Amino acid sequence: MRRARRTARELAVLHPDAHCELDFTSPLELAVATILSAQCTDKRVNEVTPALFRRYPDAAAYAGADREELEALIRPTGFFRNKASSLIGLGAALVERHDGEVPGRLEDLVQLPGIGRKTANVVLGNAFGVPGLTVDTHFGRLVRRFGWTELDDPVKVEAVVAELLPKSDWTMFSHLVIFHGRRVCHSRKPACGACGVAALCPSYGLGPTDPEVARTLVKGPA
DNA sequence: ATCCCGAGGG
DNA sequence: CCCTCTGGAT
Repeated sequence: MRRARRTARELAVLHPDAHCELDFTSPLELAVATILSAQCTDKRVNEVTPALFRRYPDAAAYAGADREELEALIRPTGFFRNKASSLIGLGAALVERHDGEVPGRLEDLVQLPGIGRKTANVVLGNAFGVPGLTVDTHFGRLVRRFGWTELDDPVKVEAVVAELLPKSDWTMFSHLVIFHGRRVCHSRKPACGACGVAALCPSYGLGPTDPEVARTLVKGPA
């Protein structure tokens, strides 16, 4: 399907500034931020991580963290009990199995507490430069609207897209669809009238197609 | 399939 | 009120 590669190329033109929007300075910080980003906006994650990273500078710090103190620091991101357990378990597992460092292989990453396939691929792509598709809620929604698949299972969706796009595009494409999903192709009311890849999308017309209406949806009322 | 869970938009 | 936000573990 050539349409897939064309769509990826057009998205790159539309969103030249697309990138990982989580703030981090190390693989560990990225892993922690990504765990916190589950069912939460990256903006909110970035509001809690400065204090978090200061308080817990390495894996051992998370392993020995006081649960209540940790929960208080991450509470605004939601699911704070589960996430606190994941972070404490992550720190302990890193100290035990990986000398306190975050491993750079998918097989090792997905064995760590709180790190599933999506989070593992985020860490690989943005901290280790290893190509990976990060199939989250945005990724799945857009790829289905693009008509590339009707499957819902993230692992299957990943396999489909892996066949359609060259590996060298995987990490950037993930950023692009997530960015496009946030700015234009909203879950609820997609701004089809303001969408630069509408001509390549079989779902065009799903949302408002009037450019004026779409503009207010994207940028907010003037 | 279900639970975890805070915050903001409509 | 309902839905959604860069999911993962049971």
